[in-house]
Amino acid sequence: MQTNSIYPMARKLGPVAAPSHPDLSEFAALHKRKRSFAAGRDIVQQGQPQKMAYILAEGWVCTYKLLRDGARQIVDFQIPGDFLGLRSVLSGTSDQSIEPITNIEVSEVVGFDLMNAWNKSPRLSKAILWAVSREQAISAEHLAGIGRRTAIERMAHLFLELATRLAWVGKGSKAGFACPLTQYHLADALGLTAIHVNRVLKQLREAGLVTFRDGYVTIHKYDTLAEMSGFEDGYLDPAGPVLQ
Amino acid sequence: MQTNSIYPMARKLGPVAAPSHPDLSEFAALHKRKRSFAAGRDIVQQGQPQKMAYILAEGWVCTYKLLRDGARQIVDFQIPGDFLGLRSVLSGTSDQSIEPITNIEVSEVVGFDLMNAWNKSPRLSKAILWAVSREQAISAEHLAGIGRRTAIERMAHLFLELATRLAWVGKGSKAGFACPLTQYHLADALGLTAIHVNRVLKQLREAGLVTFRDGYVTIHKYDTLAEMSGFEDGYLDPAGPVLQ
DNA sequence: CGGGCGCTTGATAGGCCTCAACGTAAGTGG
DNA sequence: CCACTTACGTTGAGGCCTATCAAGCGCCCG
Repeated sequence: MQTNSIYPMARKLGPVAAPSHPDLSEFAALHKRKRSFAAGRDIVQQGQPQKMAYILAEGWVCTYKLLRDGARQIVDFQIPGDFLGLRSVLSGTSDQSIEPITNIEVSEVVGFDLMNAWNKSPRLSKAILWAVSREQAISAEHLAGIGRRTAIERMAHLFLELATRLAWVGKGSKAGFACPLTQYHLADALGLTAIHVNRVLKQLREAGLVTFRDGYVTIHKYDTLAEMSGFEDGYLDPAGPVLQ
Repeated sequence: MQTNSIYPMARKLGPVAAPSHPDLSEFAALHKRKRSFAAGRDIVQQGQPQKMAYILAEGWVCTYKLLRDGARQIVDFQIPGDFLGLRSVLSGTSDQSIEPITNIEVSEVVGFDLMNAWNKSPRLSKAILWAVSREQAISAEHLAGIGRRTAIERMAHLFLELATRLAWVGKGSKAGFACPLTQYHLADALGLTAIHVNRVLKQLREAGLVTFRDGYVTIHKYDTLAEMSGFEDGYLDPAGPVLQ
């Protein structure tokens, strides 16, 4: 069971520590309690104190910031194997909200345990730093996309990023993936309106590049999309931390 | 001298460890060699292997990503006391370039030493994680700005962010600060063209809110700017890591 | 003195937003 | 079982914000 729940995580941390490594088992000991959350109900809210982190076992999540005028910016989506709320445990409070997009299952990581383990295992702490660094790399890439790419390029780029990340945890491939996002999610992630998202999706569909329909993304021409959006997967996998 | 060079850093890490604390002195031992770099010449380039990090002692720097079509997105500016290239040491390679905006002085942190110290001092490693987390929080805020704020709001927000960060290291106040950026830098940071930056600056100036002229930003109406741009400094200072 | 860099301004165009309406599917309550 | 509601998707018309193209100014520096 336990092993099962940490599978996607272990898979991603593979380069960092083999599953048999004592640090990873120590890591497994960190998150004992499993919990479920319902789609649409925030599990963390911007500005509130936060003492828990989670590892996502099943389902999709997004972390977002809310501006004062009600506008929303999704910073990133999380898929199985990703951490949730890691930074908020460290700082004690969160500057972002976390919303389950689907019903989700997570394992709970108590802040206190995490800090405890931190002192004992440099290897574990490096793995966590690596995870935070990766988040940073991803949001920098999103920044570049929203700042400098057109709507259609952003959309293509996002689909390719998701395809790549999902493929790494065995939930999709370069040919497509199940995708529970609404056009509103896409809009808030890409800095567009849902209406324009709809038009962009139509363009991509009619150009025979990608189809997003009925909760499934079908990638017809991966290479063309990668070319037009400038997608390179380097930022997603910084080859793991330097060990020793 | 040494103390001098780490002053802004120590000031920021104040909540984490008092300057007299053994971990901070250990930290000081990390960066012995001082170096200078000339304005405009990249010290790290996207995609290249990287074994050094730096602590900025004097001058301004920006980290940016270059898209394939030549467009540039500045992810963040660094001011004295900030780390440079921290993430690239951990992953061994950098997905961003680092350009000194002015002539700068830095202290060098050798990657090997950093990893060594990491194993010995959990307190130090938490401080580093805190620094990376802070970078993440900042780029998330920039993301929200570029995605959901208008040009004029973004500009105001950036000025207030810089004023706040500079004030913390004794290089400015809410009333203004010396600012070596060109309008091209602002454009690349805010996802605009330099031409439009010019017009936005004109608006802000004629509205009597901020003036950016001759390398100096003068903030005339701090509160109005904060109000219109939705600036809140929370994301800049996550209260330091949770200790113990 | 020529040339590059940074700044400024005008005219025009276009990408994306806003407003408005309608369709479909699923859920709810009577 | 049907009216009603809500969520999500789709399409059209018009307009604003920002980009693009173009030109000119001042300054520093070789």
